[in-house]
Amino acid sequence: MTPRPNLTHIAKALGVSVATVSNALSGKGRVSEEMARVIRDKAKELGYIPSLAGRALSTGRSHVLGLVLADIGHPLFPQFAQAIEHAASTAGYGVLIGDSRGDIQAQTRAINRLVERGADGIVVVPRHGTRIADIGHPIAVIDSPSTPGNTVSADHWNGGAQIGAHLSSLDHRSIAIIGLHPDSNVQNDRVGGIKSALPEEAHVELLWIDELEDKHGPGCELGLLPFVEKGVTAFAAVSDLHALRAVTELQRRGVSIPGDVSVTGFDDLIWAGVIAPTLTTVRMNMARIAEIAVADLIRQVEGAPAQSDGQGVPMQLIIRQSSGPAPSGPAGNRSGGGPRPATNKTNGPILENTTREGSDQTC
Amino acid sequence: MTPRPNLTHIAKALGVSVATVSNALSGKGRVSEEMARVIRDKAKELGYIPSLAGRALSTGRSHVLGLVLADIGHPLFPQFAQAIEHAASTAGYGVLIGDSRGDIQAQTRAINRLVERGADGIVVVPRHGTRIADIGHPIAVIDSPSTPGNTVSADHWNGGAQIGAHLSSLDHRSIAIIGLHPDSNVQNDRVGGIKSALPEEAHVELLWIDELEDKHGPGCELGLLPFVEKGVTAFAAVSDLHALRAVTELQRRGVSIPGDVSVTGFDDLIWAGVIAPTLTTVRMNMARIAEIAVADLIRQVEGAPAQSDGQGVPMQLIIRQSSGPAPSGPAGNRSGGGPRPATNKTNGPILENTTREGSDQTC
DNA sequence: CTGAAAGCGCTTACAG
DNA sequence: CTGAAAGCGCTTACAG
Repeated sequence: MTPRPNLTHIAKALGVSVATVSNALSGKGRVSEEMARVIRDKAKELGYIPSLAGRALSTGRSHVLGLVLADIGHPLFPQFAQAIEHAASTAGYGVLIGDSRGDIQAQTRAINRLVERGADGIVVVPRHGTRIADIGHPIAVIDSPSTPGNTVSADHWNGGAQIGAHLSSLDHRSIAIIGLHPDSNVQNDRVGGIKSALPEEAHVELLWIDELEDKHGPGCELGLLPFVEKGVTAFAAVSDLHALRAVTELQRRGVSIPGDVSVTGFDDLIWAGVIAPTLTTVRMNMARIAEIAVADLIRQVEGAPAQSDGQGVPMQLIIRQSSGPAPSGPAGNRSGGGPRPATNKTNGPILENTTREGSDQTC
Repeated sequence: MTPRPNLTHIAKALGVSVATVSNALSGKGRVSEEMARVIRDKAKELGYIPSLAGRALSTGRSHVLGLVLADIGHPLFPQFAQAIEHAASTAGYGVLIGDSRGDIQAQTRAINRLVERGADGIVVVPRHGTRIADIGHPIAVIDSPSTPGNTVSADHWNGGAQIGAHLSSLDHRSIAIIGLHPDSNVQNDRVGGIKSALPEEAHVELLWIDELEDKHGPGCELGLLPFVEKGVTAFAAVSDLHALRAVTELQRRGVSIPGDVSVTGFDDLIWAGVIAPTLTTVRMNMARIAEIAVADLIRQVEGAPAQSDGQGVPMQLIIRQSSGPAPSGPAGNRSGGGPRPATNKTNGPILENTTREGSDQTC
């Protein structure tokens, strides 16, 4: 097969210099318009594709960005990767991935590896509680606005507030919030946001899964039923993953969602729209966040200082069935405010529920 | 800051030629051992990091591989990305990601973009039913052994057979298999495998979600209850995502898992171990598949022809709670083989089930 | 065993 | 407006 055409081929074919070809193709405007068009045509005709390696070597820019996540296995990774890839590729950059497999030490190593590979800048989605050291290289951190010195983030607090407001508008007055661990700024923001939008008189409980698992072992039951008995009518998880755990555990115990209690999540992960009932959640504007991160990185690559102005990109509430209709009445009106009566549950015997009538599904 | 040291710096510092430094560092052995060690020490001392751009330009190899998935948003992407990244980075390669956002046309474009970016080879996980055109560039396809000419794949049929055997050993004799669409080799292999390991007399139904959704709209209920009534005791989904849909839909309808019916999935996606009950599933050996794909790619990069010998990497069955204990008896023994009696269900009234006793959870 | 030289494909002052 | 030349950092025949 014929070798990939390069600037020299074009130059020879046209009897001009490579410098002129280069200038014409890069559109720097030091070439007459007619010459430029002839060169462009020829380039197209030959199927010219610039060699990034050559360009990189002479400019010192690889036009590649690195994407490092604490854990590539995280279910949110696809959303990040897709958004960053799109933003980068729109800006003419490629995306190299790095994985630290959840290991904090490895996070820094992963970043360095990508830098050594020639990435012009790195987008980092750090592990909770991690500070990213200055590596003397353009970097954009996606985290929480509560993290000092970071570049971009969703407004997790406000996202939480949207959940809180939604739950509150549905007259929920006794809510359990489910988080993973308390040392995550993102999670704390979400929790804080939820609380902030709940009425003063609301009763709120906080559940950290990590603490439960430390005590009872990984994968243990969350023990949500007692909360229901104590009158909790809504579970607000700070991640769809935990919401899913709550939904299945509750359903399994015979609690109907949203009949008996509501469940909400965070992040609009893939299954949020697939499970029954579909999950009410709140979604980051990944596209926007990625754009800001990539733009900031490119700005830095071009010599400008890092900015921190992309903080607090609004999140979007997605209301689905799991947060369903309002409770039968505000907590204050309930008989004694005691445990929710078991008779509230709506799931009858299996065989009596065979028709799809009354189903709130799409079909 | 001081500029990144290069070969010339080392050479000057030692009063030798760059060629010697290069040879010493690349260990090609044309340098005396003592000289080599002196050079290596100096390189380390100066913190020398080879410029990939320079190397790429002179060798024509970027030491970067591209990873293209039909849809980066797919929940399996993290597993692929992690495995490929690890295999590639172990082999000294970086991984550039490409996304075709589910669009078939874009798949080819994504591949080409990565090639233009200088990727030495591409790993493709194609969309079902897609054939990857020869792009005159090293490529490794991860698909199903049923796909002609591909490079690596898990033995989906055998994975299915493991599920079938497991279900069969649990005395299930009436099984519904849930797939997405019939035009996927991977899914058909899985379905075929499941069937193959079921006893002759077993009753098997096949459910394609795409067909259901075409009829009833996206996100519609699968309508699993009628199957339960007809005596189906196990649902085998070809993906955990569909299994999850089945689990929640069944639970919501008051069907107990695994008390009343068993549910199994495929792929061991993140939530398989998190939901209640945890999901029995079968997992690809991603690490092995990635190794084979990457090794084959590197072999091709070095001039060898593509191989297709990595087909049928064994899958691993992961037994969890959802496939639970055996049915009360083989289908043939049931009263009339009619609908399963509603009294089989085990979820009592909420408030009677407050202790954790009898819980089959880890804690 | 070691070195001088050419070359990978591009960009960028610098002359003309 | 156009071109000759140098240089980015490396590798690789080819001499010595």
